[in-house]
Amino acid sequence: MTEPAPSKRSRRSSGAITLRDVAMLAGVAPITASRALNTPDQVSPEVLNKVLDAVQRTGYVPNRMAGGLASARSRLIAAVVPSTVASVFMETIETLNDTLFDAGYQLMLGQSGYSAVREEALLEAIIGRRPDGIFLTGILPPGKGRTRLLASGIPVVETWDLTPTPIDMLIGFSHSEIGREVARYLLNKGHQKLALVRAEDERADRRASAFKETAAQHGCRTVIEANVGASRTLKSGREALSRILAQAPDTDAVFCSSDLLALGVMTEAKARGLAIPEQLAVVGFGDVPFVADMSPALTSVRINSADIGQQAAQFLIARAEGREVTPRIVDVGFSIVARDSA
Amino acid sequence: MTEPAPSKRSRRSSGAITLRDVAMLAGVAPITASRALNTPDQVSPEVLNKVLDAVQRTGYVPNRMAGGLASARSRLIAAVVPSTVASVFMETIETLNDTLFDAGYQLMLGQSGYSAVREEALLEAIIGRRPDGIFLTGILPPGKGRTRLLASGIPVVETWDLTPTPIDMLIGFSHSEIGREVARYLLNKGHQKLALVRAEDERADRRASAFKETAAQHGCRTVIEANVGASRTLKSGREALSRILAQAPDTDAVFCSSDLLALGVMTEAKARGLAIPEQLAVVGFGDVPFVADMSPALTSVRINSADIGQQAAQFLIARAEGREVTPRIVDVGFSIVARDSA
DNA sequence: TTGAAAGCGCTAACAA
DNA sequence: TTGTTAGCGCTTTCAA
Repeated sequence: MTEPAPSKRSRRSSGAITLRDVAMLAGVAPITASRALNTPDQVSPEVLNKVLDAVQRTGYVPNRMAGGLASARSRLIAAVVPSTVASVFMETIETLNDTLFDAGYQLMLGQSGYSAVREEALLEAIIGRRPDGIFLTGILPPGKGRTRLLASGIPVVETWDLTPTPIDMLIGFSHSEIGREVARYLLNKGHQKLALVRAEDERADRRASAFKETAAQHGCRTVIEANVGASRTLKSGREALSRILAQAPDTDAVFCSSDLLALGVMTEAKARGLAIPEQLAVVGFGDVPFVADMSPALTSVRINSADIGQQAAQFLIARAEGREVTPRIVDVGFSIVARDSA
Repeated sequence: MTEPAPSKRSRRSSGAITLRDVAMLAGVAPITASRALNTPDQVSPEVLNKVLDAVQRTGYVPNRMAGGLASARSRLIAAVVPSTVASVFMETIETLNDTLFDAGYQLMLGQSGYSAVREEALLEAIIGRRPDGIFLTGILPPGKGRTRLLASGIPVVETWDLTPTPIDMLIGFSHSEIGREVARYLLNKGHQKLALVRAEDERADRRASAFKETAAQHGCRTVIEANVGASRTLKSGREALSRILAQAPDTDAVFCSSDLLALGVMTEAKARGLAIPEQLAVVGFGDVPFVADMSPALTSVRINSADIGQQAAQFLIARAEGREVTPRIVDVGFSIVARDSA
């Protein structure tokens, strides 16, 4: 038994089934097989059948790298998140990914790790893949990364924040507004001694500033602030409350920059025998699914994360297909979901 | 002012800077510029400088699709997870992604959504990208997806489970062993009436079976089981405990298939005034970071998620670079972290 | 409706 | 050390 003739395939070929193989089997030209798969109504039913049959028999899977190179459309979308673990952003990513997948796009995920240097390297790596669009968590400050992104001409959607000068498209909400609203909410409930538990990031910063400002305007001058740095854990929340109470034992309300921190604050309060909300009111941020069913149920700032993901996907797909998007800035808002804890 | 001559670029070009432009600017052949960037020590220092300078001045970012097509190495790794939201797998993905990125690989993320149909479509889409490796959460049962993966010849690492017949590589642990160990642990503590709160998935199934079997062997014949289906929420945990107590009010220990479900069980128990662990012992699964700092602190089954991610990355990178991996099956084990709740 | 030719931007192979 | 040539597998363009 001799090997079947290598059908004059060059030595560089990877050996996998190609469109050429399918076309030969179907007895048509490669371009016709391509049309049968991509634009089936440009092809006669007879040819379509033959090609589809050949695909079946060979187990052919089109090489999207080659397709992307030839058509200058990669059908790849890149997403950048600070972190993936227990992150409030993952619901957005989940919806983004689902919507994209149903439209024939794949998602590339990059972690910026809350570090500017890493983010820059990441953006370079992303641009190298020539994605049809880029999803960014947060807004990108001026700098090398922003310049490169602008120069690349790739559609970009920034999210989870608002700015009058986005790179391209923007889907977010106002963190200052949240700070103000939560302060008003607590003040209206009669709380006097407000405190903040927050992580170190720019958006939490703006919520905190607006919160303190509004509190001051209403006669609450000293808002104790516990900054947990990058440690967004339950434990940090517990420790933060301890520090706050050491400084100001009469604190009667805390606004936390994440639900997990709020959970920590509540845990510590309960351990100290403080009644929630009678002695201490707690407000979280993110409204992750489980906080509604805790006991007491956590009052939190609700962001429609899934909505952000879906809209971002639709914007990116539209642009990838050459359609325009208007308006390019969308404020999805937020709401304070009042529950037992405040 | 006339436009600068279009430098005889064909009408199909996307207009972006290419290696050709860089090479011309540096006064060398494209392949030399390629070498300067990819294998700098194959090139004279003088040429290296000229090329690097040209890259700087043009802002050139190599097109990895073209590179991947030409070299048959995409430097892309695909990962499949059931879901990204608050999932215990995300720590693995985070480490996987970090390790890959540092080695020059990008991660593509796909969600199988705990559905076989979707998973198959996903695998097809993944294979179309010709990734250098594929990371799978769980093990892939025999079927079309498995066959296609095998046929593709792409290195695959299955994770979070054990089987004597992996597709290729495997990094996991024994779920049966966990079920047995947790049952023994609770029995040893003197608990008599055991119960299970579990989601509907195959791995939870095996933990549950082994748990019940071991309990039976020790004289505990009726293990009440509450199945929450696909609803892995705190609320489901609460409801599950309610159902269990309705059936068997004297239940004194519960093993949950996730920490979030355990949190629900604890919440419901506290709401009912049951003392933990005196009246009800609770064991979780996953040992996500925050359960250690709850009050009472949750006893849970610890999996070294980060370790799985890093090892998987190293396996995949090794194979992408043509190195072999031995052994191909790694049992990373688990441990029961005893805390207050049991 | 179908096909031939010519790339997309890069790198492997071979040669100098 | 550098360059020439010929693809990688697909799609655009143009022609029939």
